[in-house]
Amino acid sequence: MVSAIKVYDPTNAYNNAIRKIEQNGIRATKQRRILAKLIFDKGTRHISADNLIDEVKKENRKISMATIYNTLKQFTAIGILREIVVDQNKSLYCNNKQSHYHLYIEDEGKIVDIPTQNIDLNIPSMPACLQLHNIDVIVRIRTLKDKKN
Amino acid sequence: MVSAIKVYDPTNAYNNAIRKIEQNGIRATKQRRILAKLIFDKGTRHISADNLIDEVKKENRKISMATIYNTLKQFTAIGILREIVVDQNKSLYCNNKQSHYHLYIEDEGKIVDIPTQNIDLNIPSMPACLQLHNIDVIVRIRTLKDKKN
DNA sequence: TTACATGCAAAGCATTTGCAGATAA
DNA sequence: TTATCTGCAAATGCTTTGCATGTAA
Repeated sequence: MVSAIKVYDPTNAYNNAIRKIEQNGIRATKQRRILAKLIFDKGTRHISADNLIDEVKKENRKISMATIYNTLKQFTAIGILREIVVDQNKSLYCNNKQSHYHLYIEDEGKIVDIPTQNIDLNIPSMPACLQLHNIDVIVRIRTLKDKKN
Repeated sequence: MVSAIKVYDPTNAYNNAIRKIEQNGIRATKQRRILAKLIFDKGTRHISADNLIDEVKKENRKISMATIYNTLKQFTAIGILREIVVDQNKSLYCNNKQSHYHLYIEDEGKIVDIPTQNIDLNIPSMPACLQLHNIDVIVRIRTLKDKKN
């Protein structure tokens, strides 16, 4: 019952990220701090490796591609980012900690979060030997101009 | 109320595919017939470009990579295959015409179909300018041996 | 001091493309 | 005959790797 009044707090999001990084025995190096700032300091959004690279450049900083890819994977592994698989040819990450699904506008490549409570999903429970990791719901939309198939 | 007694009929699936190909003004060439046979003649399953290539080889036939990729895309465009996006680095296609969702066992790369009626999903209706294309539900599972994160 | 991180450039890999030759209708 | 397809090999684009150098604690 709390979720409705939760307000997004970017400062906190960044601090939480750094805390989580350290808790997981990963060093909060300069590069990781810069990336965490870019990722968590601008509200809820969806991030790809190459738009992160652009943003780093725009701030006149330099972080290598390899580090950016590594960092995105690490942040995902420690649970501060979530990978969303909507499209084969680009990895996308989501910084929204709240449980939610995705609306994907296919012909624009645009993604919008849908709060979980707007979709009513009932999945039967799992056998004991299996661990539910995640449920991805992607509602795929096309604008009407694009009418093939 | 019919779905429970519907029996999968591979012969029919192949014939339907060929009919659909011709209906869409695409020629049912030798290559496309071979591929349609492999794809639709073995029951419900999930197919990737490279396992199709292997299957073609195993039958001592030769179809080029380019043709296999093109064909998978065409079959998807005319609606006899459905693309499932579970993993960034491999395109997968599903030959199951019935409405269903997917269970993805992440550490094994295995996919299992879940009939729609086993999952209860309620999506709010779309504004008129948007066209719902598809709803992908992927239930991601890990077996317990794999316990990181 | 030393384990961990970073950067670079090269490698990897699935997929796509351009185009010449082949084929279905 | 002619539009459509196929095959080849090269190109593409994202992501990963190997390794030498740098850095946090």
